[in-house]
Amino acid sequence: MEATDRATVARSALFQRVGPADVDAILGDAEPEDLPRGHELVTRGEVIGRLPLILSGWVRIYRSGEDGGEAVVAIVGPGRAIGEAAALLGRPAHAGAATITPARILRIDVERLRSRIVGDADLAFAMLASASLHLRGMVGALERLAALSGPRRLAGFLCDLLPEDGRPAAFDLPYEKSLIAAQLGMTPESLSRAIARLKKHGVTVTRERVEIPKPEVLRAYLAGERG
Amino acid sequence: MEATDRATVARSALFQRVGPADVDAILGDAEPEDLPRGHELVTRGEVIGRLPLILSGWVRIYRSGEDGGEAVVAIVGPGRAIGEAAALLGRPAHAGAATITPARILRIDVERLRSRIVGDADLAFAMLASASLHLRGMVGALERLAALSGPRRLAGFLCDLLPEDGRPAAFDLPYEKSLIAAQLGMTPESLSRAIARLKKHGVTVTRERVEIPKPEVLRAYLAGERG
DNA sequence: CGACTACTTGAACAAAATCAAATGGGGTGG
DNA sequence: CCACCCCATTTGATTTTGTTCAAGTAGTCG
Repeated sequence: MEATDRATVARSALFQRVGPADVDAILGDAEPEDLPRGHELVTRGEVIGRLPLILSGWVRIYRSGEDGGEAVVAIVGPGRAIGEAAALLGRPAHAGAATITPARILRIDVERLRSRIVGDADLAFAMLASASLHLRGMVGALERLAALSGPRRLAGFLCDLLPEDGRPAAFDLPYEKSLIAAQLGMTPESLSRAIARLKKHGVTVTRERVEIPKPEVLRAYLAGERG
Repeated sequence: MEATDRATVARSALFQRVGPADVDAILGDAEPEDLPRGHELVTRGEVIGRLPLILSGWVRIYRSGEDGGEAVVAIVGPGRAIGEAAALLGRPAHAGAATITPARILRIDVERLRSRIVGDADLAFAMLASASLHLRGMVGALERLAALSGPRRLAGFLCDLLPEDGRPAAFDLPYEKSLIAAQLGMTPESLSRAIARLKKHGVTVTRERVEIPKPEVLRAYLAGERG
């Protein structure tokens, strides 16, 4: 495993408060895999034996109804584990997961992790912290979906990508617009129109490039200012 | 504490796999409180010192934006704890919580719970199980909100209340329609119309009474059948 | 009985989905 | 290297869905 991978693991939600020796013991000789876009990591209903931890790339967590329709529950990136709570409890996964970009994934042996948690309370809290992070993300997504209009949901999404300092920002969208649309609970057409409407609030999107010269204007709009 | 309360605690997400002696040690001499409707249990941003466990009644978990708008993230009932992950980690609560019916609440000393988790792996797993249950509920809610129309969201809500066996069911709505509407991300008016539309799929709602003589018809509609 | 609250209904309006077509890269094969 | 095709995205027109505003109904509680 490379040094950059180790650094990502050390900063991950799961292991950020776990000592390096313990981390090594849990990972064993696991080697990261480089997976292409579209690779299925978790199948809904499966009992997870090797817990995926994202080292790089993005992963879509989804639920598909029997009618073929599919809802994107979350999209998660580097440092996040997928299905940790279900995996540890030996329960079937609530949702499926698949890569949406080329991704580097480390698979953690769940049995080894579980046996280590017995006797290591810090590790148990680390798992809880990871689950709590998921919970936080979902609470935010639910709030947006239930209470905000399309353009505001997009504003919220962009604000999450913004650095904390209020300075002008320019960055690339992390993945395709059609996936962003699915995540925000709208069609690609509606996303396109939402983007157009945010131009009045100081957001420029050309291709995958986003420019936000005045983040405070966008935040004001998100917070309820008319528009 | 009464026997029925003890039974509820024993079946709760938090304690269902924890031995009675351990439960007693954690609870100490905590006594349930009977609270009126509308009582605030958790304030967003607060660090939870005494973890609420619902013995009876219903609790709304919500996020309020600074513009006054409010999103109902979840509504939870007996046997569920509120904010367990954040409480244990000593983090501020992601969301607020308030009773929406008269409710009987047991408050668990978080410090005592935390110190017991150190050295009791089963308890640590129990906490994870509780968080996992929250996660599952939110995944379901997100799926519905993102991918389903108003009437179908209502169908999903009703199916959750249905017993597993496919037999005809009749029951009362657990709380007010305006709150169901908020939970389903729609206005009370839209809920009213959604109810009307479900009549074609074998659902009768009179006042708070729900009658579903053919649950399979409702499930078929939820699963994608035209209508 | 009367006032309050929750719910329902109706009409006008707004938002988003759908259907359809145009645009515009990026990559492939000649 | 260039023409062409494929796919994601955008744009436009139309329909559906849901919200808003405004009454009206019904049950409840004093």
